[in-house]
Amino acid sequence: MANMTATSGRKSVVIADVARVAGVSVPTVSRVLTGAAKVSPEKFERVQRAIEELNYRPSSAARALVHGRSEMIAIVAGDTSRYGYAMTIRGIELAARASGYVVLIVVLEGTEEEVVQPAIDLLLSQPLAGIVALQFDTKGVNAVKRLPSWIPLVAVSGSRPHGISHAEIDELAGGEKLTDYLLDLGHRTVHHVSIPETGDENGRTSGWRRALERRGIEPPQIVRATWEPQSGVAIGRDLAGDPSVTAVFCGNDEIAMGVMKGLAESGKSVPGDVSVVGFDNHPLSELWTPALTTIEQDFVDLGRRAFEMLLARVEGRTADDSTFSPRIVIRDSAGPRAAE
Amino acid sequence: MANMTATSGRKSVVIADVARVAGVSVPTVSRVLTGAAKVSPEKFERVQRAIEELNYRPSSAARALVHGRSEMIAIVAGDTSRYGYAMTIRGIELAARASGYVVLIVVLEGTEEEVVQPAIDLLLSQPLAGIVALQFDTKGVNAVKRLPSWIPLVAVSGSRPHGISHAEIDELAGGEKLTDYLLDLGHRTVHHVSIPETGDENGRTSGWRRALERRGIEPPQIVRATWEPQSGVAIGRDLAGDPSVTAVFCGNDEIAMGVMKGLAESGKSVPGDVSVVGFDNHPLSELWTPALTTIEQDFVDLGRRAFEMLLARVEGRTADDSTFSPRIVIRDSAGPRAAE
DNA sequence: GTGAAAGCGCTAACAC
DNA sequence: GTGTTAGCGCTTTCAC
Repeated sequence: MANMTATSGRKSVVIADVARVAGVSVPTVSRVLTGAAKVSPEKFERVQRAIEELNYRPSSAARALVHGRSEMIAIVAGDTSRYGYAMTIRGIELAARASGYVVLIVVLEGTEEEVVQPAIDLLLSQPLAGIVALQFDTKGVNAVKRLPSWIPLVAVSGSRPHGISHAEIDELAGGEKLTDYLLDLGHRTVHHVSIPETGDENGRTSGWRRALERRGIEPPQIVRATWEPQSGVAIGRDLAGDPSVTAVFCGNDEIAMGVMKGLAESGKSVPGDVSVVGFDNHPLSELWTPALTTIEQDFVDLGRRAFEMLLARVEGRTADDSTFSPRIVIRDSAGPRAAE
Repeated sequence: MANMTATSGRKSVVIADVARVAGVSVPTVSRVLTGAAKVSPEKFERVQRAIEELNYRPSSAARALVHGRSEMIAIVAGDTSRYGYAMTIRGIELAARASGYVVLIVVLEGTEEEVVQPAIDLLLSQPLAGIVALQFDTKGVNAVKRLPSWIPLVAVSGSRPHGISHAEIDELAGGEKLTDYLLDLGHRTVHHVSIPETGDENGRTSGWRRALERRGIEPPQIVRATWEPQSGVAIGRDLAGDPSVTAVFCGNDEIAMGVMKGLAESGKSVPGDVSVVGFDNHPLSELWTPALTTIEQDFVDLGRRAFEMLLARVEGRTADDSTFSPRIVIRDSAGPRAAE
């Protein structure tokens, strides 16, 4: 009632309105907002009431202008529709909001200069505190290369170049576990259908290779799939024609489903004739027939950790790289090697 | 070289730096930036070169402060990991960036006041041009209710209350098409496993009901699933016990996969004993065995349209609600009614 | 066309 | 403790 314009919700209630209603100066309002300095209990109280009454919210743009940056981070990703990405984004957003940060999202549609540069320019015109880059694919890896070095950056997964902070799941351990599991089941070797490369060899593939080499088994030729589950189908058909193939470790669950489909189309039974395992514990992997044996990854937690690392860097604390172990989920798609 | 500090990438290159290097006043630089007024060709040229040389990017925070809002929109969603959500978000982001907008994302973890209100407060402290709310679920629907009316808002899918702009796919037509298809195959009725309710009956369910009623068939009791594909399994088992069930229309593909699993576990063959159809054309629906008959939705396009509508409202143009027709994708999970 | 001056909403520095 | 002053980086009058 002191200020009908403001109370009636017409946008722009500013700090001066609050000051007027509370009968104090603008900086005093600011002081209760930021807690930067002491304010007498009574004025504190009056300010709080005025804020409440006017439904005042400080302008983050004005704050950003003063501070040079704002409580805002950005996520740069090459895709958002795949399970792992989406869950990681969710983890980042949750953790960010809990710390009072908002999150911008940028999805890159390619790696070409003409698409990446404008996206980065737009991003850098924002008062960002930092960036989390999802390096699950080439687009993400590429984007990181174009980011200026002054901005706090944390990369998730992917390759680890020149001193960038990193959060990741121990994919190597996961790949190794899965391969060991298959070998222990009696398979003489394990074939590998890999996710697309991002530059370096991915951890899953390295784990597979290591498990094989530890037992003195020469790793068979890697078959490379695309991110499309479909690509696994043709690969499955090919694999069905090779009698030495009795166990296949796929780079992710979706590819595994494609491979199983291809195998089935070629008359092979899973796990009867050939065992197949995936990676990620996709929500549908449990429903597949046969239910998929795979590696469970906690993507939400991964995202959360990535944000915490970024926050640490923003605040000038040091942040250790964060790696954590995945868990094997044994279901029905892998079994003992068939008798000949 | 005119300004080593700036060219060496030390953050903050401001408009005054550009003005100095170009030998013009600050407003002149602003004029070439915004195109708000004419600038002589030579100065224009000098300014452009200075911008290039210094790698200058205008501060969106400062602009936001002047304009009262910025080229920033927010997406409010209840989930981001499901296929439809993720694709819609992608469509929104792509369209937004093409128009020079950045996008904030907020994922709501519930509908409780204590989680929604802080999220909305944080959001509204940003200089937003508008909001796109994903109303696929209760969380999204609920969030819309708490948004102030002065902010431009477009809702995607879901129920349509009091004059909010809406973009959606014609789910009713989709549900009807699918049900007709099943009925034409000879089934005497079609059972329906619905996605969780959001308040109003969803379009898919309404389409199913309409197709049945048009033929004078009393719609059987609706079975309600959760968003978890798992929930379909138990439902599938139940359905297997009811001999009147020969055709099932599921609210989405993931639930359909669960239902098929439950049916299979109970010894029913699909589509031999019972036909099952889904909705969404999830990427894995094609790989499923049997491949799923479903409705294809163009979520990316949906997101794009939602953004265009929002932009129209922001710019004061009128925006018609946008509804468009889905396409049926016939595969192998539905067939003629089995002979008795 | 172009520059000088004012001001967006806020916080920080400085008196009192 | 508290108010006054200045200033963040930009755009927008308003003279010239």
